[in-house]
Amino acid sequence: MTDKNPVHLSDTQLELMRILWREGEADTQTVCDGLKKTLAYTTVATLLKRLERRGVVEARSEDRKFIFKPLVSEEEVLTSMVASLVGTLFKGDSSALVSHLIKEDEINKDDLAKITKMIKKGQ
Amino acid sequence: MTDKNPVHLSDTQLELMRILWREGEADTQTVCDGLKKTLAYTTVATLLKRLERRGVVEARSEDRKFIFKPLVSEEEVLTSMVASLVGTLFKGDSSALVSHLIKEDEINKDDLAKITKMIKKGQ
DNA sequence: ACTCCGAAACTACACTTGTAGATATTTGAC
DNA sequence: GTCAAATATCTACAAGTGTAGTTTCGGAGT
Repeated sequence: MTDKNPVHLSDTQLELMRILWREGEADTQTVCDGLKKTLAYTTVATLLKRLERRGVVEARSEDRKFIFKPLVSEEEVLTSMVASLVGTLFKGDSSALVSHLIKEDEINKDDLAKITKMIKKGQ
Repeated sequence: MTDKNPVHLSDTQLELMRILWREGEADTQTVCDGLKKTLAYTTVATLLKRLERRGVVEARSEDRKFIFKPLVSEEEVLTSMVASLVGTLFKGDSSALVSHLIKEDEINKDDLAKITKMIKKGQ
């Protein structure tokens, strides 16, 4: 129960966070370098600052630069974002989402088998 | 291949669309009345107009009022939004999403059973 | 001490969304 | 024909996001 409020992150924000999650913590330049898509240094700095304002990351000044560290885990974000999607698109019924995926042929047979196995194990 | 581009809709926009999908088509007042959450008439009018500008709905003037009709199906939106989430959060691996749901205990046993059945039928 | 560089801070702008007031227009009721 | 109710149009504003330029500051090198 460390963090109850839902965390929605945009694509770009997720990309930044993935770097922080991977590295544990990082300064602006490192995040900048880690991006697939090139963004101006100042852009990245702005984005990180905004994430800090939102309480998603924490910043400390060290060695004349800012080090950013995630305050939410990837799991938390995944869970919260998936839950929100399930809530708005499937009235909170997760199995409806799975059903959708199967119907839409979004999952191949191998994965279906994997899922069946997973379900058996989970029970 | 009627509509290839992904359609992301916000919660509010989805609520409007659900009414249009349900009714087939509707004027502003009808949409307004159908909302769970009360919004000013002008707010709804603005939202509908914006959806029209985006090409998500079509508007025709009739009987001195606007009738709005969806240009995308609910299925299309579901598919597109789920695909986008799977893309950004699970690197496109739908089964990873299902795995997440199971791990996070988001699905109860009954639903798991339903899913297993669904998978068997699908194959 | 002065300069240059990297990093931070500040400012800016366009676009989307949620939200709605104010105004104009139309049309039926009287 | 006038008035009120319904409807559309116009305008507005605050947040959030993507994007980055400009300015400043402080430490390393000469």
